[in-house]
Amino acid sequence: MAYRRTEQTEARLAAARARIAAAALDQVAEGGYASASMQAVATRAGVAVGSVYRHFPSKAELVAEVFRSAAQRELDVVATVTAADGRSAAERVAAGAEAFARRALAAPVLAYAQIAEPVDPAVESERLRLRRGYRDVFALVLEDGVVSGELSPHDTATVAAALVGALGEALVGPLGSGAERHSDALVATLVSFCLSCLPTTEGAPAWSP
Amino acid sequence: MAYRRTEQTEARLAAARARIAAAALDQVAEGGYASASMQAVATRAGVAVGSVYRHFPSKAELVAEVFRSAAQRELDVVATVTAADGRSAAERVAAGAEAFARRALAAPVLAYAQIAEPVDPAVESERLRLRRGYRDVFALVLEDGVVSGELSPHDTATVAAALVGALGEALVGPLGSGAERHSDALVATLVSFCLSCLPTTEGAPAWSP
DNA sequence: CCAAGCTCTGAACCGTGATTCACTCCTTGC
DNA sequence: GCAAGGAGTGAATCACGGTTCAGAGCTTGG
Repeated sequence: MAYRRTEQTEARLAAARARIAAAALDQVAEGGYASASMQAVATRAGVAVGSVYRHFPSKAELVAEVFRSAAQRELDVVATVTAADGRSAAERVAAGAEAFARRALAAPVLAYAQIAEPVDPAVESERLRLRRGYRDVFALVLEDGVVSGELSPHDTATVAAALVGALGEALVGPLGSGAERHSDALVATLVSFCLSCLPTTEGAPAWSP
Repeated sequence: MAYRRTEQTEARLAAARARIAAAALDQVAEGGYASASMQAVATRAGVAVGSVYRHFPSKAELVAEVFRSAAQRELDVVATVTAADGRSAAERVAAGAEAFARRALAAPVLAYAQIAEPVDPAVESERLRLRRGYRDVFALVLEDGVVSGELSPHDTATVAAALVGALGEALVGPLGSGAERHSDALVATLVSFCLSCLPTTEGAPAWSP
């Protein structure tokens, strides 16, 4: 044998792969999935089209990975801010909704691409996973609320899905047209909307920004 | 001149056009937009591909019309059941939510195609119109509620959009997998969810199926 | 029945963008 | 330095489905 990858080569390859993935993410964040042709991604990464195929077996795999990593980052944030730590379920839901909305409004093109842009089936199935992920995060909070007696028993999965849908839909319009002007008011409306949806065992929950 | 369309020919042409549109709708209801190639639609309508182009200038126009007609039918139903007629805003919202959910669950493939399937931009823009339509229908009810004093003043457009998103999202899961088994319970959950979202000026609204 | 002009047909065409592959250039171990 | 193979290249190829169009077959008014 006269050739075997050294650690250095391995590192260079990994770096190239990462650069390609990063280029694809940048491309999506700038012009959505529609703009992310293999040619565009390759050029942006500074490699030839063929080289992209050295790291990803197909475009579907590449964009699925891009979607997944961007999605995971966001989901982690929401999961973190809603973590159980002694706060009420209402406070945790409010924190999650606010984080979700603020971050989406801060990166509107990417957020639109992730939430609503037409994509191929491989990415669409990742999107379903993502939505289930958000639903599960909120459902967990609702469950905790039911257990503690703060919330009355209910179909937490469906209510959580509805919360996710409400946030997504209410943001799609503003994200489409670059209207981040009134984002504070929008965020406040969404947070109080989510809170009002909660089946609290007593009067309306209190929350102030 | 030796040829001019008679009324009969006119009728035959109109019938052919309608048959093609119906075939396209059937195809979408059966296998979604992805399955609706010009070839498939033409075959189903019993004509040649070229003949489809005698009635529709492009596929985009054809599918846009299909989407629009199916969407309008549904929107009309919801608009009708939420019409102002002396009932409370809560009752009207409940009726709208119930109609929306029940009808979606009754035709799951079509509903999924209309609400969530990846589609080309021409149809996507129709979808945005549709969503705005639903939002407006619900917003109108909310406005009435505010005016009558039943609801406290709020951002009715955003809340209405959130309601629409909540209904859509909570249905996408069930629509994907053919789980219309527990549809009654699901509908009930959604209706009470929507009601709990309303910023009523006094205690929780009453509603029973 | 005929000429004029329409409608219908479906195989061929075309544009787009993913994918391949013969080739060149590099890395490795001796 | 050099042989053995890996990595990088990008123009050519391929797949796909929408769109076209030349010819066959109808309809119409006279």
